[in-house]
Amino acid sequence: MKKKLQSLIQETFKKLNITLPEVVIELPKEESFGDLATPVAMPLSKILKRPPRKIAEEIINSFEEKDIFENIEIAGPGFINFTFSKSYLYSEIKNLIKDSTGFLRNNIGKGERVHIEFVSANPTGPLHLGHGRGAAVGAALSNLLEAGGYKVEREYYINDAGKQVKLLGLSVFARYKNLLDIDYPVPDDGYKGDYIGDIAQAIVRENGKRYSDAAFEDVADFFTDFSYKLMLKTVAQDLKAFGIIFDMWQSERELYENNDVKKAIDDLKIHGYIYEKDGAVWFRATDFEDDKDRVIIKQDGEYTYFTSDIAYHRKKIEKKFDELIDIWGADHHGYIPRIQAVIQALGYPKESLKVLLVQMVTLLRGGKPVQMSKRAGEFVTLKEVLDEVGADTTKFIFLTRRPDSHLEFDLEVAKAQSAENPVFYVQYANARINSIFAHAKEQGIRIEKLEEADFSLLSAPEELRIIKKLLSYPMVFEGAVIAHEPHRITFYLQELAGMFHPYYHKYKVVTDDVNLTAARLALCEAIRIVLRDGFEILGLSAPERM
RNA sequence: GCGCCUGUAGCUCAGUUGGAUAGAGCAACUGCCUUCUAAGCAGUGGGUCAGGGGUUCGAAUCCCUUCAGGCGCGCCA
Repeated sequence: MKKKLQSLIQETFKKLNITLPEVVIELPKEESFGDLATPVAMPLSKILKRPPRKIAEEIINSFEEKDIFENIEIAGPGFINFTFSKSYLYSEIKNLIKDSTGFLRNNIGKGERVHIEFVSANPTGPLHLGHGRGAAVGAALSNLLEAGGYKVEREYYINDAGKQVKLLGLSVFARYKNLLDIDYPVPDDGYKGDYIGDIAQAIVRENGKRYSDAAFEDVADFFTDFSYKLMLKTVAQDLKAFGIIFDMWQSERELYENNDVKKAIDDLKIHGYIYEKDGAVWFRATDFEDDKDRVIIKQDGEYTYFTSDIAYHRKKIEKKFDELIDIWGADHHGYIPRIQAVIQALGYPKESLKVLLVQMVTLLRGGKPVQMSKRAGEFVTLKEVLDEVGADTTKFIFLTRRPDSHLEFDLEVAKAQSAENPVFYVQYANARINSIFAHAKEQGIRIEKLEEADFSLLSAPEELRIIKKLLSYPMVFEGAVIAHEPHRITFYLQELAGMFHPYYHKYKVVTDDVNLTAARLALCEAIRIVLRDGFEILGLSAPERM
């Protein structure tokens, strides 16, 4: 619909000898402004030094294919509003049903490869709701880009090296001793949640008292590895319960074992960005836009988290993806200049990596903040929220907001709303359509080859509104892909459901009139196709009945 | 102190990258189930787009500034 209009306008420009880099086409916010509109005459008025309405008139006058429009008019300061003819709308909706993927999906990515890293929580504790937000956004963005013709790789970066996992091992070790009634101090800065006890118990189950007399130094590797691996398993399970899948799990340890870290440091050294000071090795981040230089090898000879991250991003960038996206919690935003300095130090433009920040989630229960203390191990996990609220609702709440908006997640509201929750409203539209089809089938009505129905029977204003809404999906989709904003799909689905429900209430689809029934079933089929496409992108289930 | 994010209806949030008279859901109130599912429908009220300047044909959107909230500013990850 948009493409057609765009090319028509461009043809006209050619005839009038006008050049404009891009023809902007938009969906007017009010129906009286037509189906599509363009403001092109307004910027042109500056160039051509003529009033915009005059220019708009010239454009319209030299239009070739006027028969697909019912009306073209100039409005406001110089908008050109287009209203399509019904016959054009009918032929388009027919195409939608005949070849849904061809019609809905716009190949914007053209096979370009995109790498998206998200969640990447340390395997030192269960996922919380903030991770859940990153997961929902990352997965939906991945699906969206994939649907938009990109080749997407979803990756989880596992911080299985370094101090934190070791501290996890020590925390579990202390709890293990305690379980065997042996006095052992729990480290002050150690991990304290119930899950530490669970891991310790698993060790008791499998190994009994084998390590009861051991010193931590001697069994550190065993406790550390056992603990983080079990934790990682839990993380993966929780993500699975949330419906999130990854193509790759990149281990930090592997970067050390495969010498990627060493290679990365050497690389930076060659480029002259490494120096020694105070017994430590530094990366000269201030050569770029960071405000401090950063330590990569500490006085004690240990690497920092940043060091392996340099190696990780170097590895990613050398795989020559067309686009690299990291999704981080907003509390890590101070880390961006540092990592972009690395990208540039390695000789790539800093735009090679896009960091999408996902803002904090405040967890409430009945308007009151839920006290969370990671130190004391008191926090609500993603799993608990999923059990209480449900995966679809949780996802929907995340996906009806821009990632950079601070989010208040009230457990009571999310649950109490469950009867009138927006996600059910949208899913219910799909379930209703299914039951219409079931009913039609029972009545012995043919529900195949709906594209052969007589679409011109869909002449009620509500039907035309729905058809136009359906035909605008590719535009919304395209906008969402380009902007990397899955939430646009969420809002669109709510609007579409918001048209279907009143229609359902006012009109009967299955009637004695065979031809009308076929036409309306076809319309329902088109709605169902679009709803399901949206569900798939957002990662929501599409229940047959509710 | 410096940096990043946010501020839109009572509440939670959209606002198509600068377009036309600023929208939706929830909450509140009034009606609607003998019908293809009432997780639904019809109707009513609700705004200094945080404040102030600026940029232009045109600003919730861009720039400056003030205020408020959140988050960062480690040889932690």
